[in-house]
Amino acid sequence: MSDAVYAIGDLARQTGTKVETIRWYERDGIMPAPVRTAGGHRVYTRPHLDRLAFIRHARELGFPLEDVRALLRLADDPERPCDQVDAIASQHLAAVRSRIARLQALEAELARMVAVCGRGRVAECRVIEVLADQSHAHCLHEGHGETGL
Amino acid sequence: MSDAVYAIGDLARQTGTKVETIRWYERDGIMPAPVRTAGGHRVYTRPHLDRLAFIRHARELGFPLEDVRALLRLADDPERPCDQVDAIASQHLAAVRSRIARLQALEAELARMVAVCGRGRVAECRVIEVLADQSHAHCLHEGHGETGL
DNA sequence: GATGGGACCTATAGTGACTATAGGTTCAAG
DNA sequence: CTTGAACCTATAGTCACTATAGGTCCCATC
Repeated sequence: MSDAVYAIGDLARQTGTKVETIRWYERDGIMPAPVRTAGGHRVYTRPHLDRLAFIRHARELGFPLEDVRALLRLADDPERPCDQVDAIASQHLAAVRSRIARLQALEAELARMVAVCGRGRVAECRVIEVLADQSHAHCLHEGHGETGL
Repeated sequence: MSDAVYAIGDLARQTGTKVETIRWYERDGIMPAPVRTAGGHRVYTRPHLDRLAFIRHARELGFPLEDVRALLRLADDPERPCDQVDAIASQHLAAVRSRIARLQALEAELARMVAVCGRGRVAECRVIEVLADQSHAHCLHEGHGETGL
């Protein structure tokens, strides 16, 4: 049971990842290239499954792949103090909190827009009006991109 | 004053957009191609400024460009009932709310991770443990991508 | 009228993290 | 031994830009 092997589809099912994504991770270098069958099919083992689960979970938590790579390097070196791991996670926590705050401001504005829309004709639609409003121009942005979550 | 003209840089400053982004909007088709000077410089007028402001504001609210295109089409036809405008905005509001909920779940997990990290070695670091934990795998995702904000 | 330099031009490639497609090969169940 | 699902590679597309290279234009000052 410790020598179980998996096809790429098994890994995909077990981790909720698309097969293409797993192959992409391999090209990217974040997943190691597994051995192949004579016919060229990838054959994975338990450590591959664990690593992929780690990656996917970190991605779900919003870590960019670069951070995931850093975490994996740290995890591969168990004697290192975890200050650095903690730093990455803390930094990310701060980013998540600021993102929540911005999304809530945005939610308020959207909700107000929708509430005020009189469901009449486009001519009087407040949603269009609010969006066209010059005075609102670039007052909401702060984080440089809307990448990450 | 109603016949004011703007260089691309003026438009950029007034709307908080990068010059490259404005040119990209033109290639994309969401901004109309303006007239040019003899030397090939773009010359914008007030309607361009208004349209760009509309686009930027909608983008800041997280509407994908496709939605912005739809909203612009609807805005151009003031006699039409605004149900569709309302539908787009409401749908977006719902997406934002679900995203906030997921981010809050994520915040809780990250906060717990950081709190538990005992500042020892990576071997005992719960951050790595939590991220490697199989049982958490793909229990958190719902929205297909983490694009948009 | 010359000059300097900032603003502008095009074209192309790169970003992140995948996703999709086309066209072929392999494997395992029946 | 056949069938067809799962696998393979390579390439292009997604979204919404951003960046770079290598040039051209405009206009304020001398």
